[in-house]
Order: sequence, then C-alpha cells, then structure tokens
Amino acid sequence: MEKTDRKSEILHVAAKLFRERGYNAVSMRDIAKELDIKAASLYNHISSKQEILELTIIRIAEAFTNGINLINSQDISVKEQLTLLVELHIKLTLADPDAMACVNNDWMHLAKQELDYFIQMRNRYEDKFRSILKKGISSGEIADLNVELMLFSMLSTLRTLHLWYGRKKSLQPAQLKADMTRVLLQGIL
Amino acid sequence: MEKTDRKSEILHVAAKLFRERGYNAVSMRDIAKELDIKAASLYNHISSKQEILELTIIRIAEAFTNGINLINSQDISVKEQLTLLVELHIKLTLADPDAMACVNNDWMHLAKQELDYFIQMRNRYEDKFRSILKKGISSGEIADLNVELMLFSMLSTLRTLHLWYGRKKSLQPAQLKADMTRVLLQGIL
DNA sequence: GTCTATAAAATGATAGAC
DNA sequence: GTCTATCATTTTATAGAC
Repeated sequence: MEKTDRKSEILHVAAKLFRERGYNAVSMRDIAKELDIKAASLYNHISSKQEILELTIIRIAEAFTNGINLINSQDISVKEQLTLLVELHIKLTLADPDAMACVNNDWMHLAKQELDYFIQMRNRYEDKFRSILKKGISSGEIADLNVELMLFSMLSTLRTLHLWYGRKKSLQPAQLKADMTRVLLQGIL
Repeated sequence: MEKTDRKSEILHVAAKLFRERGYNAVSMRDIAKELDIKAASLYNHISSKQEILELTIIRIAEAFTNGINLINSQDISVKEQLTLLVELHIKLTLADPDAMACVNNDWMHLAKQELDYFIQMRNRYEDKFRSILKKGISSGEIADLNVELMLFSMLSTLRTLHLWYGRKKSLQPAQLKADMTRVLLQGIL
C-alpha cells in the first residue's frame, strides 16, 4: 500500500503541507525542507509543483468516479445505495485524509486541462448522487423534500469528513459509518 | 448597508477574488486591476494585504459570536434554538457570501494575533453549539446519538452554504430556512 | 540522487511627483 | 487619490558539478 520511494514520499509530504496551509502557501523549498533535501532535488522525481497537485487530486477523483459507478450498477434499494455512498466517502477519507483535504481545498489550482477533467468528474458524480435521491423519492423510500438541499447537505458533510476525522480517531470506521448514516438519513430529532 | 467608498470597494472586490482563487493566489495587482487602478494606490486606503483579510474575516466571526450569545440567552426550547442557529448561518451567508467563503477557506492565513482571536471565537462557538445539543439530549428533545457527529454534520452543512447558494438563488430565505431546518433536524427518510 | 548557482518572473510594499 | 518608478524578497525551475 505505502510505497516508500522518493516520489511517494514527496507526494505525501506535499499533501500534508497543502492541507495545513493551502497549495499556494507551500513552496517547493517547504516541501524539500520537510524531506531534508534541497528544492532543486525534487525535480529529479517530479516535473513541477503542478504535477504534485494533479497526481494527488485526480487519483482521488477517479476513485470516487469508480466507486459511484459500482454502486449505481447494483440492483439494491436506494437506502442501501446511500449507505454505500457514505461508506465510500469514509473509506477514501480514512485512506488518505491529507489528499482528501487537497481535493476539497485546492482543486481550483489545477491547470486548465486537469481542471476541466476534475470538474467533469465532479459534475457527473453529483448527477449520479442526485439521481439516486430522485429515485428514492419516486419509490417513496425517502421524503419528498428539496432534492438539491438534500444533496447539498449530505455532500457537505461527507466532503468535509477530513476536517473532523483527526479529532475523533478513536472512532472505528464501522461505528463511524453506522452513526454517520443514521445522522444523515434519519436526522437528529 | 452598502458603503460605496474606496475602502469598501476594495474589501468587496478582494473578498470576491479570494473566494474564487484563495488568498495567496490573489495579488495586490489583481485586486487593483479589478478596480481599474494601480496596486500602489490601494495602500492609500488599506495598510496591507493582511489587513484586507483581517477586516473581512473578523467581522463575520464576531457576528457569529454575537449571534450565538443572543440565542443562548433566550429561554426557549432546544429545537427553537437550533432553528435560530440555522437562521443565523443563512442570514450571515446571504448578506455576504464572498466574505463567508473567505472565513471558511482563508482563516489560516490570518497573522498570529488575529489567528489566535479567530480560533478562540470559533472554539467558543462550537462549545456553545455543542452545549445546546447536549441539553437537547438530556431533555429528550433530540436523539441520544454521537454528539460530535451531530455537531460536525450540522456545522459542515451550515458552513458551506455559500458553496450552494448561487446555484439556487431562486430559493427565498424563508423557504431555505424551513427546508434546511427540516433536512438537518429530521433527516431525509 | 543531491548539490550549488543562478535565471526569470512575480510579489508586497514604499517614495515621491502630480 | 492615483500615478510612475523602484526595492527587496520570494518563487518555480534549470544547468551542470559531484
């Protein structure tokens, strides 16, 4: 899982720093210093600062794309699909919280081509998520409320999970998934 | 409401650009260009780029502090307090979505002193929000679930309202408040 | 694979004319 | 209140020695 070669080290250190300070506030010198080398040495492993961002963000975005496609292809109830979506966000967030923070905070700093690709994946993800909610309303499985608001509320919580995880690392993934699903689907009252 | 003097113009333009690209990706030249003046002229109205960020963020943070203090001082049910909290977030977000985005995305770029002040206010805000939830559990008004998770879920949605508003500006504040309260408190099932 | 040296550009900010 | 000119610093990235 964890490659320990130089390139992977650079990507992990960079993601950690990007998460703390944001892409533009982190210099190549900062990344190098964390690895006890000079900035120029980084270029033996990666071609640019932009490439670090691309490799970090696109990988996660593609994982979400693959994940929701798999969930969509299954012939299960809407409630089960939503539960699997919660699980997908939790799994990907816990696997690499630093990279997940980058996806959420620094995607707009991608270069044109990768930016377009990212936005396309994000839009399609939201479209599929929305379709699942609409299907649930049609079938009577979920309440006939404002779909955009339900989508927004769920995605806001799921996408910022990285902010919260870290305070409560004691919580096990399985418990987190159960509690999160309950709160998101049934509310707090 | 809307001061049209130069300083206010600068603050509004800066907040808009910070929201789009982030604090560090916006230069003083960018802000000046938007106002059709030169970067050096900005310094006749503000003392530094840092000051622009401070004036934008601290104002909103203090509004949240005042808002929750007022809600806390009222002798009403927990459900009513939570409804007022939703209303507070909606009111402040709609009043200045650009500045709200700055609060959420660029607070970490505040200078030491203002950063400490901001974090203190944010922590106290979360403590008071958490207390209201706990009081609701004690009184049986809300479900006995993971308090941190409920707090996180509500705050994630309320704090990223600025991301969502703009897509659906058609929605009236009163309707938004009603729908949002329903989704957050009762869930979607 | 890492280093030193350095290029080329951008940045926040100031001085002083008008 | 805005301008031109400029400074000091930082930035990404490259060239070439070891």
